[in-house]
Amino acid sequence: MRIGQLAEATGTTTKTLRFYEESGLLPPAERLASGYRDYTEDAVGRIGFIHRGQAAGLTLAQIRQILEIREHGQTPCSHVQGLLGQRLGELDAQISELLALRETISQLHEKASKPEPDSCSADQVCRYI
Amino acid sequence: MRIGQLAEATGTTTKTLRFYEESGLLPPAERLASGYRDYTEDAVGRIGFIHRGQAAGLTLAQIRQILEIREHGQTPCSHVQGLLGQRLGELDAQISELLALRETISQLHEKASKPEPDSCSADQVCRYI
DNA sequence: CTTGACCTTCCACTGTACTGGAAGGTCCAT
DNA sequence: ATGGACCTTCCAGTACAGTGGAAGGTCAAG
Repeated sequence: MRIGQLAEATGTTTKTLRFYEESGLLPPAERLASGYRDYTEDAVGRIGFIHRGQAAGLTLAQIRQILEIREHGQTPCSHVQGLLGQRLGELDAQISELLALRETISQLHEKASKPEPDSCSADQVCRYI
Repeated sequence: MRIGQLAEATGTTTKTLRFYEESGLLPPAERLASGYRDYTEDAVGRIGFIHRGQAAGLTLAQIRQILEIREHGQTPCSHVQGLLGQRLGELDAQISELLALRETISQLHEKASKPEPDSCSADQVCRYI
């Protein structure tokens, strides 16, 4: 399977696949006599794993860690559990930050909806912010 | 007021202030005979505005837009209202994405908390992802 | 008169996940 | 033999908001 076919099969681009290889997320592919990369079916699963990891909010660096543990013959279960727990904590923090920000902006937005341009004094940039 | 004092007064760094000037967020400061930047009190307010804008989730580019409108002698009220409304929409989208992601990860995390390593087959990277 | 804190400019780099484009090689059909 | 689709490498750039460091100038205190 050539790189273009793999890209199509996995819904990505050849650029991205080469980037993944260079980043250590995909093992270097076998080469045909022409120099073209020649992928096996495994690659499809591997890229699926990368995509699922991304959908779970893991960074490529974290996904690479899991892959490396697996390559060293270990089962990365507890590591994955740790990563997911960590991610959960980050998400909770991020969500409450965004909710607070939403509250702030919502108030600013409401204030700005009843404009009183007269009260825009020259010494401030904007009455609302 | 020299740049270091302004940095301290506004809780930022000299690097950042020079970066703001270069980015058009701060008007080029007057210079002393020595070549040192010499700031007036205005600068403190201006940087406060930048910080409040950032706290409201605006990008430096958006803050610069507001500043430019103000510099052209117009009151940026309606523009600011637009920006805030837009930001509100983005925030809502971002929050619901994160909530969905949180749900996904939470389920994965729970699955991973009852490990059954026997079922980790060799042909997949990780049973949980 | 020297030390140290502070200032100047300029260039390059950080992290994240790609993306764009140039120059050239390969393969298959017409 | 030629056109087009596909592949190769390498270099550089995107957005964002700064950060790091080198080489050198300025100023007040001791």
